Amino acid sequence: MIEKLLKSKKLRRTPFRKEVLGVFLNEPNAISVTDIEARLKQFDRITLYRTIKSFIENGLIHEIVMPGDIKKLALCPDECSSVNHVHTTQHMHFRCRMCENIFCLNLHEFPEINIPRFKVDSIEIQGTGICNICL
Amino acid sequence: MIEKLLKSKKLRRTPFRKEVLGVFLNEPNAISVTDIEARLKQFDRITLYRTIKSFIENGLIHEIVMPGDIKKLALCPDECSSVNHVHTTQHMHFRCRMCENIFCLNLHEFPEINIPRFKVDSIEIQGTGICNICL
DNA sequence: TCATTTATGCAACAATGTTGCGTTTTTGTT
DNA sequence: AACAAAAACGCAACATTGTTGCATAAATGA
Repeated sequence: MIEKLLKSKKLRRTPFRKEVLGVFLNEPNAISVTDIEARLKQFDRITLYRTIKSFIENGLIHEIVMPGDIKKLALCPDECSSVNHVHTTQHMHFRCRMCENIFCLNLHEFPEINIPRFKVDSIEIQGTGICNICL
Repeated sequence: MIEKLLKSKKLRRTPFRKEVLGVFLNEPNAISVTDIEARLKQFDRITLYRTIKSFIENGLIHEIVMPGDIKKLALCPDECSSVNHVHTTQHMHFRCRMCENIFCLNLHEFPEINIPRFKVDSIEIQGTGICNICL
């Protein structure tokens, strides 16, 4: 699974990368760099940052940012690649203001946004509220 | 104008705040902290950060973040206050990938997002593409 | 004008992320 | 299986961005 995923994105399968990817696969929601660090026994901080960067560049994970210094990472759908991060037109991000978890949710009906005189390439939607678990 | 704006948000009208607010009023689009710094002759960095924070907390400006370490600030519509930043349900943010400007655009038809079993309080929409000027 | 409250400016610190570089590991090829 | 090339690792040092504490100064309401 882990090996296959790295291979499919043309990333070298080093022990550290497998470990970091394993962290993502074990988490249902988006996680922060600090979350990742907490789940690794010992690691080099610089290598972790470079690993994250290469995961993003190769379409394995994507970054989610929100006002208030919220920065998280989450696995991409399989279709993502370095040339095309398609998730922005397929799923939205939701922040629960109770548990503070960030969810990637798939919308079947994605709204269409037209702006007169503008060419819109992609749309990103972020919602805030209360999640199904906290409700 | 500047005085009135500060007073309406119950912020003390100090020379520095008037100067910073003036920078926002002179810019059509969202600006970064670095942009503000470049437009001030001499200033204290800490005071600037505190000024920005209090402007945000009092509904005078709002923060716009996007993946890739993009962090900008823009004036709020008049209706915003510390208790209610309404802009999130009234306008969207658009990043032009040519000029890299970030626009606050008002949408008359704001899409409605319903997520089964979730309570959605607010929606933020961010678009990317090419702006009317670059087109 | 005066007292209270808030903002300012300095120093020091904290968090987060990056660059350079020599060494090690992975990979595709012999 | 061994080897060479390419990429990743790990260390040090640095860069950027933002915060806290505190003494002084300025703004506000009485």
